[in-house]
Amino acid sequence: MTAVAEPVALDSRARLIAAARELLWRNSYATVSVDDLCRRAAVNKGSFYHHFPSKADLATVTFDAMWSEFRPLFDSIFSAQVPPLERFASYGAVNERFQREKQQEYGCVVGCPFTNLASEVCTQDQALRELMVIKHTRMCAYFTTAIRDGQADGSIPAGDPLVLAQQIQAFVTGVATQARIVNDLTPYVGFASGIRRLLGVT
Amino acid sequence: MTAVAEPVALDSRARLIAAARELLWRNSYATVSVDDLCRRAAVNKGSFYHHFPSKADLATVTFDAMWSEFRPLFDSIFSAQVPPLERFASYGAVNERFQREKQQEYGCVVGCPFTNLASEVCTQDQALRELMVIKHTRMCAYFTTAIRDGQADGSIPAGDPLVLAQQIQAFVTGVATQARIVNDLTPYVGFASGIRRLLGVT
DNA sequence: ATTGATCTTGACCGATCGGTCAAGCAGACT
DNA sequence: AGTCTGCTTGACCGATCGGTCAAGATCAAT
Repeated sequence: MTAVAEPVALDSRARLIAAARELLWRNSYATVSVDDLCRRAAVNKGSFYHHFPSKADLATVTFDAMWSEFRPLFDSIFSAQVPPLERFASYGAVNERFQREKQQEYGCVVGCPFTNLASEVCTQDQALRELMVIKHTRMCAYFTTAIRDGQADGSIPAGDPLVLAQQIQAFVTGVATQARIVNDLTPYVGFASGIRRLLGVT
Repeated sequence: MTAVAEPVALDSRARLIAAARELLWRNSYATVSVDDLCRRAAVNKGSFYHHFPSKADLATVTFDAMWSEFRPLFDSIFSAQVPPLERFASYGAVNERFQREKQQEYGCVVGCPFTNLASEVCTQDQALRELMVIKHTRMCAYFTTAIRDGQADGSIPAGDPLVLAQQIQAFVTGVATQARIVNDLTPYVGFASGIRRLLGVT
């Protein structure tokens, strides 16, 4: 036996991340206190600051973990094996499903966790903000590639792929934000069709 | 002389609203404290709570005032005298100009003040949230009417006007949020064309 | 058995939060 | 002259904020 790894330590650290995920999705960054996180994770404050140098750092780690978790799914959705338009279709479907699941789980529409955090902290915490910009850029990369592929096979009309990707990104996060604000999924009724319209298909 | 009105009182109240406008645009609701507002407005805390029962109430009044200020402009932009597509074009231009002005004024991209506040407080302050939902609904009304007019005169293709309005609303606020996050106006390069694409024109 | 690294515990810190309050002040009305 | 109202002043409140810290627990390696 070589790698048993500290089970308790990993547990409390992991519990803090799980708590952060849940509390940061339901509420805003500012309204979730370190005490709240500790309470939810059943961890003492000292342990919190043993694992994370600051509240902002827990947020960073949490959203990095989220991204790592989502990435394989996005990689498969935007696989070159899939026809470009289908990629957008299933991406839209995944978005809707995600919102519906979280609504059932938490009792409220969570919107886009990245966008929510980003728009709140972008004027105060530079590090967190840059992290969010990176997520945004990476998401756009999926779109850009798919658009180029679609333009190559003729399924997507001409147009600057980068601009188009940003338009879609803005629309996707915009719908998520609207849904969160009204705490209702009705903004998603025009979701798939909106993406198609932006792409210029049908 | 009958109506001289209390000049000092109105002044300090108005100064608080002006301070709220500026500070809430640059920062988030949670990070702007009552002390900050009082400092900026050069008003004592006791005076603050003489004029407003709570911090949330100042926010409410401030955003109501903002809306009242914008409304005549929106009324003229979306006037029935203007061809529907031109309404959207000038609405887009006004949006861009607004962001550019505020960027020069404050040194940062402010995004959509209503959306920013709404997405932050929607899970905690019910009253503020409902206020924001109303603004959102009212903005959609401009779009819906313009779309109906455009469909009637043939300048806008068929499609559920309400859904289309929501799509545009999501896109507009999405672009504003992206711009705020990256603190840069580049997301606006595809702004006008995105709206046209959603409308299904050209 | 002892050490040393890792992790937990819970009390504690100064700062700041939103909000209160009693006292004072200025001007209008009688 | 006196009173009443609207507004200001600044000290003050308890609660909570993010963060610290010294002491103890746990356990693998020696």
